[in-house]
Amino acid sequence: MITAKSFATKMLKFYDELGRKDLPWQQNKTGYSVWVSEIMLQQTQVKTVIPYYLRFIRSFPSIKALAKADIDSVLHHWAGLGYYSRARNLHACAKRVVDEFDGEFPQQLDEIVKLPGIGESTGGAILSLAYGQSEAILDGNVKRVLARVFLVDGWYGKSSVAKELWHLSRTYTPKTRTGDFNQAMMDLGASLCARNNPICSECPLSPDCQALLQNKTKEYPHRKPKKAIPTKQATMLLGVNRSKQIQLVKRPPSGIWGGLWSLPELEPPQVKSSLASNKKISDEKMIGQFKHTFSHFHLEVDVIDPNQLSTSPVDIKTGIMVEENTAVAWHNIDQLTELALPTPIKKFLYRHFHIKEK
DNA sequence: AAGGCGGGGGG
DNA sequence: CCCCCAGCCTT
Repeated sequence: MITAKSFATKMLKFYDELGRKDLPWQQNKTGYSVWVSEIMLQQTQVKTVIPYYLRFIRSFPSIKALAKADIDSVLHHWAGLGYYSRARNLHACAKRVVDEFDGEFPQQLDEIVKLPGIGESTGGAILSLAYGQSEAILDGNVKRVLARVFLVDGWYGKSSVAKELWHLSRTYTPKTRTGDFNQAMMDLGASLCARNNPICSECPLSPDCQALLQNKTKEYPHRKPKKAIPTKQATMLLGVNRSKQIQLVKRPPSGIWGGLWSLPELEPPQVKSSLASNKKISDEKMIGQFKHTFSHFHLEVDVIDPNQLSTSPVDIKTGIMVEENTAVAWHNIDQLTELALPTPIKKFLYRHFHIKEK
């Protein structure tokens, strides 16, 4: 088995020669820049993140600026990235860091992980990449590299497997140049040690990689056990008033599209009662349809005209007959670009009203 | 310990 | 169509 010293030496050489050092968040690295990028990069790839990161930093250049910002504005900058609790946690975290730590992250792992949205891996990344501390990380790239080099069995979503990988990561992470080492592990996992068609011939760890030596790189890391995802139906309302305003609801903070603006949605019993007089949605009521797939279910949506329903579907003051805990408001069509809208809702509205994608 | 939570990219 | 991804939080 490769020694920790040899492992680190090879990875640091890889970093020096081939590591990425030109990404936007690697210029003038600060706790803030590392933190924002790390949160964006959770479950999201570099290429996707870059434009979001640049816009975000342009609008919120410092953690104090972010702390002072409106949550709606933060969510607007996040719209399209998904996992919107990340944006809420980011904003809440900024406030706490400014209020409790004068704008600088606590530089101790057991303290930094108490902040919202910062777990063990992100905390380790901030401390090692921005503050030069010796803390290990364990993101998807590091997991894949370690699972292959040490032939770790099992899907790493299982806690027992993750625990083993954490142990390996801590064991092989060097005390010095930890940030460079961590960056090298992420770079290696994202480039040569990709999930499909890894380029082992160029990998500094190829002489030590158990998966390669046993010709099993394709099998490792073990995949997540797959299961069928259900399809859900929804009926949404597109209400437009005489001032060309659209009725939207702000979704509750947690759950799908938390905190974003969406179309009012009829819940199944209400669909039944609202449409009781007509068993089927007629062509006049139907405005359009769209589909969207989440990680855990398919969603098929009928968009109908609330004015065509036999009973009044929505009381805009009380929100009765739309989901509870949602704010209802009318928005000008030409102001839609200023709102935090979920991608499929945005695409539908833009298409329907012939709004140009920016 | 397991499940919830998006959306994009690539095969 | 499929799978995967720079995880964290709640239950």
